[in-house]
Amino acid sequence: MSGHRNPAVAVDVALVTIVDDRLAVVMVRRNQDPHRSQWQLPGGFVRLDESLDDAAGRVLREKAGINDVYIEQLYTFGAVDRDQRERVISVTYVALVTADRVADEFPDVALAFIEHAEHAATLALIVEGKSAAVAFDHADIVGLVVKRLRGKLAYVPIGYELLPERFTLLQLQRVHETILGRTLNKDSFRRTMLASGDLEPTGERQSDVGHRPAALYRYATTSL
Amino acid sequence: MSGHRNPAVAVDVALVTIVDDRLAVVMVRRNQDPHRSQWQLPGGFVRLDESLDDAAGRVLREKAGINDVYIEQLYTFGAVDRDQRERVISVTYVALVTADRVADEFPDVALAFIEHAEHAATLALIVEGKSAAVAFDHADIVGLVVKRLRGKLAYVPIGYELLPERFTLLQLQRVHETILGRTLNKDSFRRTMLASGDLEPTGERQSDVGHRPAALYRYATTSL
DNA sequence: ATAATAGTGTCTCTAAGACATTATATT
DNA sequence: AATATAATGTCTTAGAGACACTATTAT
Repeated sequence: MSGHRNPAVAVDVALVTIVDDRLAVVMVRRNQDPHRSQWQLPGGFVRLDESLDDAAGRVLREKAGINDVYIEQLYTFGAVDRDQRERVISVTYVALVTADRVADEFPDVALAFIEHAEHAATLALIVEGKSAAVAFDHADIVGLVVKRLRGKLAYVPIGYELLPERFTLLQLQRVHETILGRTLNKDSFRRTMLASGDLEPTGERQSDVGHRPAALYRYATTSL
Repeated sequence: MSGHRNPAVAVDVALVTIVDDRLAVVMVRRNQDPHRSQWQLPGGFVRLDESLDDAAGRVLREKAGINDVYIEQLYTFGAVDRDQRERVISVTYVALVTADRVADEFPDVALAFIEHAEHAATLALIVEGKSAAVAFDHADIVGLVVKRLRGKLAYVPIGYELLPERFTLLQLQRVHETILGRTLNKDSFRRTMLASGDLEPTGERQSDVGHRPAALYRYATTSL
């Protein structure tokens, strides 16, 4: 078809979760050059016989032991020199998962907390309390991940992906606040969510909470 | 690095404009199989020494004679069988341009009007009055283009890209209505736009319009 | 004068924010 | 009883929609 060589195509997946009201992303420690011992997103090359979405799913499974999560394509990074070894185009994905499903027994895998410097363009990834060196352009990718999640939250119900099946309104609000990086008005949040039609009362309540127990809701699967 | 072969990577660009209050996209007629004589978006393979963004700009220049327009990445299509000849991953872009800048002297290039079937998931591309056959998955791409533009319009001032340098509020409203596919409230649109800070009065007015002439505005380059 | 759209002023309605009050669990 | 959060009700405020009225040009 053409005399040109083809670039390599990789998928990199930002698997995002929330731990203690903090946003975190699963990262893998590199054990070879370049960027040896730095942290990168789970990724891999796309095979000729699998779609991009399938490749992203496979990467999640192989590198992080995760299956069946919310995942969507984010952006494709294609600067010429983003990998110094060869030309690599990276199709990136965002995935959301509850913290309890993040397998911590995987080697060289860690949760990196995403910290926003005050009004700064950059963000820091904190692994085990220390600011982590990030390989390639993966810090840019995580930056875009946060932007995407914030933008999406206003009109797509993605908060449920980060909560157990049954949850209270306050838990949902905390998830939104963690993603947005700011506090929300409780009354307004409550009204908006209940009016959205996305919530379904389970009829159950919390227990053992030391105060009036909140009603538990689940995500209303809008199977019309 | 790996024993795998690499897929081909193409960029396809949806160059969108508005003619007579109708949304249109530039398409190129194929003169070889597969899909011979069907219409496709201007596209080309990514060279190893150019970024994705550069490749998109080059495609616009070479295939449609267009330079210096608003352009942004849309989505990357990667189904295994989207091109029956070989594995091709397509990084797609949306570009916006005023109708007068669309070069009509290019061979095999035509403006395809985008028509929305009532509440249908699909859309039709009309070339010279007839519904056009679209090659590959490019109809899906155009469908996503419309979705993206609609979503973006609410919070990013992209309407200006489809208007001459000086324009009236009603012209801007028509652009928004054309993209959204519905009428907008005039009073509210006017207030919202003037309050946005994106508009700068030129002090000039229309002439030869057969009615009270409207004030002409320009896009306020927010050079803080 | 007439036609046609521009532009202003005002009223209503809806949704968000603020805040007060009552309810219900654990300790 | 004390404490802590849940849940409800009401008031205020901001913005969108509706609509009436005035303004300004070409014919």
